[in-house]
Amino acid sequence: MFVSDVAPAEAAPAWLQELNPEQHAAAVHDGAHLLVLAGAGTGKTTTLAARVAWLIEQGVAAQRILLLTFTRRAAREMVGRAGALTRAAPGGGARRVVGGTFHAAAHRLVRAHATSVGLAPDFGLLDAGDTADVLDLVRQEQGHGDTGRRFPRKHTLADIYSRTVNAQRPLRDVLTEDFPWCEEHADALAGLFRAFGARKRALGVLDLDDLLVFWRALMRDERAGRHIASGFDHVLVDEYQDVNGVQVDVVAGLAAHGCTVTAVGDDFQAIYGFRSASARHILDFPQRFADTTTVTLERNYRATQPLLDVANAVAAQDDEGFPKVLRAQRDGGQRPALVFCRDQAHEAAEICDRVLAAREQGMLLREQAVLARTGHDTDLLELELSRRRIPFVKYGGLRYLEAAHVKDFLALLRLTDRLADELSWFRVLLLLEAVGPSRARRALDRLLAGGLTTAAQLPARWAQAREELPASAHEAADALVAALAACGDDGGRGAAGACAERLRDALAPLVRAHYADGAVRMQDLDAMCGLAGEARDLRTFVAELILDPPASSSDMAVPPHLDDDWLVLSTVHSAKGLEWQSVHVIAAYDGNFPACMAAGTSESIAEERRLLYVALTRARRALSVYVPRRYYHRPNGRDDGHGYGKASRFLAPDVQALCDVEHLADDPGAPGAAVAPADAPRITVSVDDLFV
DNA sequence: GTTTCAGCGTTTTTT
DNA sequence: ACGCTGAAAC
Repeated sequence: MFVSDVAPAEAAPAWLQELNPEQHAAAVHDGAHLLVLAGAGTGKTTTLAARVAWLIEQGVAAQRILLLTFTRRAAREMVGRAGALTRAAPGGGARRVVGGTFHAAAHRLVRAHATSVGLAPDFGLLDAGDTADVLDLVRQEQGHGDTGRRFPRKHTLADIYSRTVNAQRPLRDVLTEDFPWCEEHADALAGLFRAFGARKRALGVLDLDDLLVFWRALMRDERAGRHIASGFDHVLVDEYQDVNGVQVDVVAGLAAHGCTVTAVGDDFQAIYGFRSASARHILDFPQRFADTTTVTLERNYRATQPLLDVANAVAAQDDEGFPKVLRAQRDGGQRPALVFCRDQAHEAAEICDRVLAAREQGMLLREQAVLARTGHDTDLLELELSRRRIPFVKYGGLRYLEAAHVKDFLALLRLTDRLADELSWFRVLLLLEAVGPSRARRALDRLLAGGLTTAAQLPARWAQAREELPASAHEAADALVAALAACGDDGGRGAAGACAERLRDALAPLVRAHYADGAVRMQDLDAMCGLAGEARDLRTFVAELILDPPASSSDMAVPPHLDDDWLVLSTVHSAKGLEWQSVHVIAAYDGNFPACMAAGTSESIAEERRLLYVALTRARRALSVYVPRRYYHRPNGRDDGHGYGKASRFLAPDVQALCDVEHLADDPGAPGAAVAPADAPRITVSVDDLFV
C-alpha cells in the first residue's frame, strides 16, 4: 500500500503531521544545507527518520542518501524507522539507504578506490589494539624503551598519534597541550610515527584513523571526489557535535561536489574532545556550508520538567555555545535525588536496593540504567549485583576485542582473506608449543617469501615453513593450516559460519593449552562463530567486528529471549543517544566529574560538564545521582589509599537546590548536615571506620 | 630460544 | 589486581 493511497495527495501523511512545527520544518526542508540543533530528548531521531522518509517520498532514491551516524546501531534504528514510514515506497523503501559510521563508510569507499590511493584492494584493517602493537614493534626497532624508562607506553603512543592525525595539528602542539609529560620525547616520537606510517604501508594495512584520512584524500582528488559524491544526493550526519576536522573535510568535499548536507547535533553534548572532535564544528557549520538553514529543537519529549531544570542549570554553567533551554512536554514528575553515601560499597548497596524496589513497583530492570564516568566506577556495584543475583549487562568499559583469545581467533579469520597477513601469522604461530618470536620469524620468512596469495600455494609453502618449527608444534600447526586451506580463496564466501567453525576447532587445542581458563574462552569463540555465520563472508565479518565492535560481551552471545530482563550498566559515553525510565548516576564526586586529570584546561572541564549533562538527560522519569563520601584513590591499590570527596563541582548549590538531597543514615557527612555538601571541607579526617 | 616468574607502574572516555 | 617488562631457569 502506498502512502499516497492512504491520504489525499494534497494532505501531509500522518507521520508528518505528528511532528511539531520545528521538527516538521527540518524534515521537509527543501533547499541548501540544513543544520538541526537538537537538544537532548527533542525527537532528533524521529526528525531525522522523518526527513529520510520525506526525501524518499519526494523521489530521492534511497541508495542516493548517505546517513552517517555514530554507531551502526543508530544507523539501523534510523533506517528502520524511516522504512516503517515509507514501507510502500518504490524501490524497496529506506532499506537501501547507505548508513553507518564514518569509519564504515570510509572503509567501503577506500576499498572501492584502493588502487588509486596506492593500496592493494585486499588491504587489512588494524583495530585499536593492533595499532598499539605495531607502534610497539616500531618503538622496539628504534631502540626506545630499553633506555628511557619514562618513554610512553604503546597505548599512550596510539593516543598521541591518533589525536595528532585527527586534529590535524603538529605533533609538538599536541604534546604541549595534551601530553605535556611526553614532550621531552618529541623528536623520537616524530621519527617513530613516520616509521609507523611506512610500516603500515609495507604491511598493507590501514588503521582506523587512516580510513578517514584516505577518504578525505579521495574527496580532495578531483576525479575520485567527484565520482564518490556523484553517488549521493543527500548526506545526513548525526551527532555532528562529535565530528573532528578530518570528518568535516570529508563532508565538505561531498558538498563541494553537489551533495546537500543535513547536520544534526547538540553542542551541549559534545563529549569526544579526546578524539579530537570539537563542538566548534557544529557552531561553525553555517559559515562552512553556504546558505545553511538552521532549525533549533528545544521541546523535550523524554523527561519531566524537574529533571530538565537540573540539566538546564548544569548547562547554564557553561558560557560558550548556543544557549538552549529544554522544556518538558510532559507534565508532573519528581525532583531528582542527590544521594550522599558513606562510601562506594554503601553506594553500590543503595543502588541495588533502589533498583530492586523499582522492579517491585513494576519497572523492568532494562528500563533502568546505571551510568558511570569510567568503566571501573561500577566494579563494586557489579560485585554486589552478582552477589544478589541481579542480572546486568555492561556497555563500554572492557572490550571484546581486547581479550587475547579473541585476537588469536581474529588473526586466524583474517588469514582466510589475506594469506600474506604477516601480523596475523605471527600471532597465530606464537600460540604453538615451544615457538617464540625467533622461530616464528624464520618460519614466516620462508612461508611468505616471494608472496603468498592463493590457497593453492599454501601446502607447498607450508611444507617449507614447518621445518623451522619444533616437532612438538607440528600437529597443531598442520591442523591450522589444513583448516585454512579448506577455507579456500573465497574467504568463506557463502560458508563463513562453517569456515569459522573449522578454524575454531583447529584452534581449540591451542587455546586450551595456552590459557588456564581455556575452556571458558572457547565459549567466546563459539559465540563468534555464531555471528560469523550471519555475515556474507569472513572479510566482511572481520571488518564489521573491527569497525563496530560489540558494545558488551553479551552482544556476542545468543540473542536473548524477550522475557530476559537485566539492568544496564554503561559509561556515559556509551549511553549517548539512549534513554531509560530510571537513571542512576554513580560516583558523582569531584575528581570523577570532572575526572581529576581533566582538570587542566577550562575546555576539558567544560567537556566533563557536558558529560554529566549527557548523563542527566538520559532519564525519562526518575533520576538519582550518588556521591560517595569516601572513595578509593587507587581503585586497585593495596595501600588502602582513599580520599574524602565532595560532590562534583557541577552540582553547585543552585543545582542541589533543585534536587531532593538525601544523606543516608550512616553517611558520616550527615551529622554535619548544617554544612552544605558543596561547601564541605575537601579533606576530612575520620576514624569512624575503626568502629563499624 | 622459550617459558616462567618477580617486580613495576598504573591518567578516562571510543570509532 | 592486572598487564607489561626484564631477567633467570629450562
